[in-house]
Amino acid sequence: MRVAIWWLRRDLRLSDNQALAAALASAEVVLPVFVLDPVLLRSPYVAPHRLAFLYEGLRQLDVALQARGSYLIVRRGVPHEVLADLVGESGAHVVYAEADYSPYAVRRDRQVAARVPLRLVGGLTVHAPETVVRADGNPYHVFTPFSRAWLALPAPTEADLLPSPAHIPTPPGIARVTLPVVEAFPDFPAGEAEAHLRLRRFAGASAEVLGHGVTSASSTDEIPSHPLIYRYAQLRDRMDLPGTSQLSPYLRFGMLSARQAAVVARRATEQAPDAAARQSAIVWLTELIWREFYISILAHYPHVRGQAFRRDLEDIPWSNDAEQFARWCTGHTGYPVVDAAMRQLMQSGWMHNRARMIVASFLVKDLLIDWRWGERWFMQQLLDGDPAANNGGWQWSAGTGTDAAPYFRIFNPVTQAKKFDPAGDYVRRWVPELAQVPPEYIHAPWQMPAEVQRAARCRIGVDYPAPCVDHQTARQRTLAIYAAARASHKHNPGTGKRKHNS
DNA sequence: TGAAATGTTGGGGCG
DNA sequence: ACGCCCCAACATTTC
Repeated sequence: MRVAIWWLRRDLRLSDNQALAAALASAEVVLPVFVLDPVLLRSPYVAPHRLAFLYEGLRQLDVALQARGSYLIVRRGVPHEVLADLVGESGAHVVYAEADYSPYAVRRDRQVAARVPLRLVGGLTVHAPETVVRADGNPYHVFTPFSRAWLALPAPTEADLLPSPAHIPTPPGIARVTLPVVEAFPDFPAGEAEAHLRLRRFAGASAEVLGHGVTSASSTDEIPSHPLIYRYAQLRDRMDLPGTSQLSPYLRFGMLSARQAAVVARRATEQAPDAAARQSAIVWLTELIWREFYISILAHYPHVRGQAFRRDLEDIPWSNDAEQFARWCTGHTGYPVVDAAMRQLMQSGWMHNRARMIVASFLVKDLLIDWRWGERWFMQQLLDGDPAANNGGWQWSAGTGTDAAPYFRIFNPVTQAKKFDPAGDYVRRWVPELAQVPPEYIHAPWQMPAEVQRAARCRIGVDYPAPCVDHQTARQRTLAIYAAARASHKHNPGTGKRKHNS
């Protein structure tokens, strides 16, 4: 009897899972295995809340597997040792896993492949990073041409989506450990069923291609007739409205495949009632392409995880003020929109993307703190924390990355807040001290006259902090420092660190 | 997937 | 009627 191991990493789903399908096709018996890797559990980038989300996802997967004659074998240890043991115990002839391109994943899989017959298959992305390259084989550094090349590749269709297997034969009695019980955030219940439900809510009828096998709560009243995906272009930047799909944690752990999301997005463009709706669906699809762009960047340039992609901006003299950093982390900067966003992150494990850009610009350009500090804090807090997307976003904000924002693009936290949280509802939701501040002062409460502060029960410097930095002054300081770093590199380019380390 | 500084235009108030 | 100023609104340039 032929035995295959299905090694799960960040593909916690049964539907559209190419590794699972390959394992089932190659053997009579399949062992679904998840390895609790001490390297990842002890990493400085680990997030307790993301682990809780992962554990809950694994428990849900175990339940789904048991309904199919199988179960999840969780083991703790170094992956190549654990998998070698399991191959020995079970006589498996092959291990299938979904390819992952982060630097650690590549090293780990190389070690595993040296010990067991490991086969990596696609699924993390719609198009594998090595297939979205220029004619000469070199990777893209700029999003727009990457996106064009991505869209020019054959688009997956409904017919490509693999169904959830009805039965997975697994021999009973294989030793496994139980997962730690950690309290998870209520806003993001883990699991494939929840991911599908969210996609249905967001994309409406276009999500029917997912099939109904996975979703337990298939109540049709949750399926809107004019779904958000058709208003996404107008609403996605609004921090005070639920204008996004909130699917990022699910994509992060593969509770939804990128291909499932892309097929739904494309169907939405086809089924859109008008040009504006169609454009909205394209904008959402473009977000999926951004995800694959950053996965591709990290795959081709693994050094970006530690260094600026642009060597001329590697040697910024950061202030790195620990007290300012602590204010930023906990949401006590005195800038309401920044504080609301940082508290949303700590309290829910998620942050609106517009807010991510605002707080990143604030940390780097206003507080002049190394973008790597922000990158690490985000990884420690975000349920969707992913090395590629997070690094890409931070280097974009810092102006140091591929196709990054120009260094002189500095967000004004008050202007951004007025545009994308016009009534201040987002701020009031996450910063209760400001609950009674009148709308005209909500984004710049330090401008409140004393009597208004008293009436709003919000004395600046007592109930809510005064701004920890003056934006105009900070902006001038950063413009000068970035310009000087660039000029210094121009005259003395040897001091910069290497650009590529392939 | 900015914002601020600077430039231009045109309407209205006013002497 | 005319020039002058102010300034909002918009456009362009610069960081």
